[in-house]
Amino acid sequence: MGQIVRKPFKTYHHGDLREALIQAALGEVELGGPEAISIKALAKQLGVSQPAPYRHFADREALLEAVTAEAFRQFNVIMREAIEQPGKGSKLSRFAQAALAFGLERHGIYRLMFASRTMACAPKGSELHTAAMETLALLIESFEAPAVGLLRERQALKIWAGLHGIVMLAEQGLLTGESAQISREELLDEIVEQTKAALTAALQVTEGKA
Amino acid sequence: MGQIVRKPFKTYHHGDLREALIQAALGEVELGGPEAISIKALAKQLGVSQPAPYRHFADREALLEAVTAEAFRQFNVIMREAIEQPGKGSKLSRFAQAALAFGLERHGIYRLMFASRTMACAPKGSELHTAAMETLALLIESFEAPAVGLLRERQALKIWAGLHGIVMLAEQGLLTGESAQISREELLDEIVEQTKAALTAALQVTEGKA
DNA sequence: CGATAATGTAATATACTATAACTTGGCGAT
DNA sequence: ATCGCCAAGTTATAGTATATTACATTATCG
Repeated sequence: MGQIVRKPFKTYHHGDLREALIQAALGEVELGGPEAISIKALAKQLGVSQPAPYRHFADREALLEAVTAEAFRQFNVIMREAIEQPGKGSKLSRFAQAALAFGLERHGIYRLMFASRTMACAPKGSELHTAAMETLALLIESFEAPAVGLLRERQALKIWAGLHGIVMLAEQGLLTGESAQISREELLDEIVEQTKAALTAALQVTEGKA
Repeated sequence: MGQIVRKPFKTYHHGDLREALIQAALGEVELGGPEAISIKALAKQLGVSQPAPYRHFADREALLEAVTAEAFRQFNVIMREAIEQPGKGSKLSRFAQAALAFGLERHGIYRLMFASRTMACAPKGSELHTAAMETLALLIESFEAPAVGLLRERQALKIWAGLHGIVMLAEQGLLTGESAQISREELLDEIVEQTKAALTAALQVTEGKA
């Protein structure tokens, strides 16, 4: 990605301030989370006046929305790669581990996507909510099991929750038991495995009835 | 609890501004989460000047810490009650459901305790971190299973994560699959049950080896 | 080539955190 | 009793952020 930061020598117009703002903001969010982005600071960083960003975004929140959308685009690409490129473990496990790694390594971005006011306010049909649902769809897709819609979705939500819980708690320093020997990756894989088991068990019950 | 808000007729000294601030802040957090509390607004609400709170708290963060501590005190009492008062389901299930209910109904407070910068910054031996670990200890305690320390703790962390994930995702509007028919309570109970099953399974393996 | 819209700037209003210097009044020691 | 101290208030002010308004500049298109 060509990183637009500032035109080589000062012109009145920036060139593509909108995109530059999003990229710079992504950087800030990665370091300090959603609350770290400041319109003023970004403007300074890009060499424009403080009010300039308001030409492109109604307010701070609007910028965050655009950044979140971009983040989801990147994230969903990474998740799809994790599923499609063969590697160790099942598709489901690979998805989960990739998401966990992302959530820990790029936690600021992760929080913007899955634990921010921006997302909480996104209404159900919105671009952002849809992007998140795409991620969930990828998770469900990565279940290599007969497509018993509702039942499979139920299991997917369990993994979705477990995964999210691990990322968030870990970053809060709250995932350490007395003996902090348990790795987050192992914990997640156990959740994945036991949930897969729950699905096959439930399927056998269904088969028995049929 | 006697709610100190303002002395009946204006005296120079408030009476117990420190406690009043904590209580008022708790109210604000319950409504709008950690980021909703404003020293200025609280001072106005309590009828004192803006800088008055700084006599009792070094800064906004210090107030948040005190509020978080109070929140944990209340939360841990509720969780203990959930375990000890007999009701439907196992102790573990009752704990989980009570925590889920708290997390959804009093989400602002919940976030302060389990998803705030305040907690993330709390070092390992601190009062706050210890309070959180007490909660986890309660969860572990509510496991009615042979005390195979590490193994039980491992399962507790899975439930801890699943629970947290459900609360956080639900509040973000991200726990709705295509068919949003799955209740959060049911989902959590499934996690609890399947994890209990995983524990007994693991125990049998251990027995087999012994 | 000139009108106009897009995009930038300067100046300013508002809100919040935080500090400094001053004031008040409750309380213990004489 | 009252004097003086100090904890807990006050006013005034600095600093930083969002956001709006009015104005300036440039790009573009008829």
